[in-house]
Amino acid sequence: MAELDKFDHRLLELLQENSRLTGSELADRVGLSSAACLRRVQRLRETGVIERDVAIVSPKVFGKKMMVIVLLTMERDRPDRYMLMREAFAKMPEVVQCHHVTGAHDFVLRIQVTDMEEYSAFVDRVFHEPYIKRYESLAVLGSLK
Amino acid sequence: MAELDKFDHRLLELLQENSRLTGSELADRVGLSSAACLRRVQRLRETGVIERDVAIVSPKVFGKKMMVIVLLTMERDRPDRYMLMREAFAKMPEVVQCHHVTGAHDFVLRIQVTDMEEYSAFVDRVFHEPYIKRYESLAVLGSLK
DNA sequence: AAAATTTTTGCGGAAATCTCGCACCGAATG
DNA sequence: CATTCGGTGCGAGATTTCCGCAAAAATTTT
Repeated sequence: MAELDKFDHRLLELLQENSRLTGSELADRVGLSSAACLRRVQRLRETGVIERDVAIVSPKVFGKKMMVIVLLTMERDRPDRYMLMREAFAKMPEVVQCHHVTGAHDFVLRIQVTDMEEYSAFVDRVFHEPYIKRYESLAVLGSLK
Repeated sequence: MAELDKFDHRLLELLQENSRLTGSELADRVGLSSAACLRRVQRLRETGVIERDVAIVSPKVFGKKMMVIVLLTMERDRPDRYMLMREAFAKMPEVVQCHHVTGAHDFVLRIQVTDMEEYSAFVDRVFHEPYIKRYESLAVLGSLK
């Protein structure tokens, strides 16, 4: 894809905040016509700069009131497990985010559950495996962004 | 807000994946008319079940190729700093996520930067404060979701 | 620096999508 | 059993997006 100019950057900035802005709303904010804005946004989507658009559902209303961050350390002799783990995590609805990282730990997971009981069950089911050496749970008190 | 039935749940599930589905696309998938789907979605938005809609911009294309997770530990004698920290983090464009957590650490940050140099500058600027006791940087090799 | 080429713009109409009133259906209530 | 209440599908009207066109702007060539 060609270079992104200041208009594109402004559009991305706006759409990252609210992807439901209409063509004319974008036009007001970036100083182009509605059609030009929509054309550019369409292009940003086609070229993959905008990967997708998602609705953010309130975890509270949805019933998932509890968030936990888990630092996971695996046995060093099982590097083959990494890919399998990632795929497994991808399928678990409790796992909302999963990062493979360098350093003392191997994975950082963000888990969303309704309560401690559900979390406890999740831990028993997922983390009590021989190739998992250690896990550290950090309960989230509050979040930004 | 009243209870969410299976149709609402299905709609939320779909829109969390792709919020640009049209009324009739939703209709096909949930088995209601287009109008009924849109009415329900509108209600989910008004009542705050759907908090907002956002475009997900590819960090790569956008130029932010590097992601780091930081575990931050503060001096125990400065609890008043927590709110100030959160507000400060909220304003930093590099900080894409910030969680206040229990346990050995106090904050978990997700940082997005173009390269190591920018990250290094960020660390110098932000983490070298007297009330910050320790920070641990985990470079992200790959992510899911 | 002028000409030629390419890209992007704004306009305007067509197409798609969303919104809303209306009549109707089914469950809950008295 | 009638009534109310919440929700449905339909369809007209409003809004939004899409797309072709000619002109303007930017880029490249000569």
